[in-house]
Amino acid sequence: MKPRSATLLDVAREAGVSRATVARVLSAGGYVGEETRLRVEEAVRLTGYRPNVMARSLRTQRTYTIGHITAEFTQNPFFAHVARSIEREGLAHGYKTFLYNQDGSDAHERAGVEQFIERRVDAVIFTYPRDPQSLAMLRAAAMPVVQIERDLTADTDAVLVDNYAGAAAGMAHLLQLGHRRIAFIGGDPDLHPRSSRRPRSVEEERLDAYRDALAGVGASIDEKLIWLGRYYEPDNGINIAGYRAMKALLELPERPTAIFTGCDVLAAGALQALYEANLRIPDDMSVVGFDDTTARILAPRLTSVAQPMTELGKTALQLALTQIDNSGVEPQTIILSPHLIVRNSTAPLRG
Amino acid sequence: MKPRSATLLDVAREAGVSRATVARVLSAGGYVGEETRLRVEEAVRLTGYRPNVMARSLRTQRTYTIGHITAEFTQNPFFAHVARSIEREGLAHGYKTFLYNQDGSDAHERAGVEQFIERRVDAVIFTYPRDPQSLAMLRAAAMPVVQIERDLTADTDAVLVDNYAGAAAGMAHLLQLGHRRIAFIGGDPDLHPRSSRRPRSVEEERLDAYRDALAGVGASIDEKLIWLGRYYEPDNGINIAGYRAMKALLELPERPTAIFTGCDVLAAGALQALYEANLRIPDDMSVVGFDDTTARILAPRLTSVAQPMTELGKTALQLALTQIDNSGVEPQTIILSPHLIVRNSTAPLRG
DNA sequence: CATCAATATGAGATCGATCTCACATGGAGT
DNA sequence: ACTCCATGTGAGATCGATCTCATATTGATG
Repeated sequence: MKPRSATLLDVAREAGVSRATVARVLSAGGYVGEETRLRVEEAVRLTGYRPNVMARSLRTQRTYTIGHITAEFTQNPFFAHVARSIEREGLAHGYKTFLYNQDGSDAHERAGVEQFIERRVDAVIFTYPRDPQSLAMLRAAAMPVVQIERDLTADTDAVLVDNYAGAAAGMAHLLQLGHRRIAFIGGDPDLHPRSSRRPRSVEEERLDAYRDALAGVGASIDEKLIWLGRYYEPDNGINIAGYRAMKALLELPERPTAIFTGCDVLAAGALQALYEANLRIPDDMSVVGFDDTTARILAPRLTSVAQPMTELGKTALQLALTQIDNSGVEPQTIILSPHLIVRNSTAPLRG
Repeated sequence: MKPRSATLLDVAREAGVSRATVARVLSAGGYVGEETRLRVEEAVRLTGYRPNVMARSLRTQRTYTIGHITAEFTQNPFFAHVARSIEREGLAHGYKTFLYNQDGSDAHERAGVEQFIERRVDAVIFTYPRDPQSLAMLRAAAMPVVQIERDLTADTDAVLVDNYAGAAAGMAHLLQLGHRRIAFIGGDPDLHPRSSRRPRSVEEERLDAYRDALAGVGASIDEKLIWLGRYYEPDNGINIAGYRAMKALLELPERPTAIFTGCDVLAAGALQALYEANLRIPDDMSVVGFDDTTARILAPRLTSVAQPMTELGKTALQLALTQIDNSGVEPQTIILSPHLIVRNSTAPLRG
């Protein structure tokens, strides 16, 4: 049998005072005599008392808990890093995080929202929300919501990344190295939703930057160099899209000299195809990744557009806290900037 | 102001019955008239009632929550996969998981334990517990504990992996391919703790298998081919140990023909060094990884000893549930088997 | 028709911490 | 001496769901 752990009442009895007095000592509110305080503190030690967060939450209507609904963090380290950042920043403010994987399904996502409502989390953060209805449920329950890298509805806080600027920086780098025949391997533009405030999806923004960059230097755009597909294949769970796209690109009569990818995971697939074809990087081909997740462990280490993953999580949590402490403030949108990290996968155009 | 969400009382009033009756309908326990049941269900719909898990937990002394303390899941996908598996299996049984990173510190780990005690989780699962004192705190609080891949103290459930067998399988593969001059790149043997039931650390078990395998075919063991180091360098947060070890091995007068690594992350570093040296894999060198985490995204795709990551998490959760439902049962230790996955990084010895 | 069991419902205690309010004490100020 | 206020403490309500126990009604049974 589980020995019931000590409660406030046990401490009170031990110290010979009332529960109210013990509560005052522990929450440091109200007047307490010096001698009494010491007796209570001693009693806390003797009984091994630990507050029951359930009981406290019931009374105070605050759970000091944040719900985080994320996309599959085992498939893309991006999500793991953001989750970690939220957890870390939350702890620094006394909050624990409930992590929930939406598992690529609207229904799962809504199930997660139900969970969080029932557990009365103080706020919900979404990394890549899918279903506007999920957000509507939370609105109905008057719970603060923060969206990361999405803007499904305009009535919540959001932390976005300037994907256009990120892709532009990557492209500028390649162009400066002299490349003009640059391929684009990106994700499905329709995979990620658009909104009134953000008419272009994440993928489209990156592709826009690609086109604009080429146009900016007067280079022609060859549609055969643009490959858009799903990041993950459901059948084997890993990225094979980048591999397939690269294979196809290598069979073109006129190969590209550089590749810009919309994601490190795609870039990893491309590298595998390049390795099989016995091409050296960056000598025979320059490759730029996006996200800077697996970029550092690949061979060669990848030049990549780094997303501010830690910043994203941290900012999201801070927005959530602001909403919690200050219910009803105007929803904010914060846009963060990615930056290019140059490593060993890009080099000047030869010849 | 936050509109207080509907409570049992609201539903009761709406349906014109008592709270007890509503509770009976919702928990499907006890007698309820058919007509009353319908009225209550309608009232639940009308009021948008959602149970308050805090209140329920306070009364039932069950939170339907599992605490999971893990090592840094952003640094090694192994931890992310295990965490995901626990989350998934927990949800299937009505449990939510609190994930907590021990951040490589005993003090952090203990802080996590305190959190979990205060939040009254029903059980705590550790992926790589560090500090026996953490376990002692939980024992004092009479909370079920499951250790994954560790056996710090013998008085809790544990799910282990047969590392010796895994390493043996990897070595057998290389030996069968004709390799005899095989290097070993592994983690610090003292990094992971030993215990009375498990006198050899995880790293030592793998190294033991390496030595025994070579001895088994009458090959000599060259200590210059054995490199043990820390998996992660604190300064840059990524694995550089595998890279450095490989560099050194390549400078030996008599190079190895194959490399056995204790972790995919180490193998990734080794691949980077091999890439720089312009060696082809598996033609010039065979490489075997461990864990099967990043093995599939590297170039070439890595032959690796796969840990049963999903199985580990699932089994741990099930052990936890057994303890919860059946307090006081004898602690169990379950040992799972890894298995070798052959991909494109190993080939027969040339010449 | 009396009795008993099955069915149906409600009143009120309970889980543990917090918070309001009442009350008691003592010293300062007039 | 009397008021006033700062200080110190306790009684009891409260948060929302669950659970025990009491009570009421119905139908079956001998």
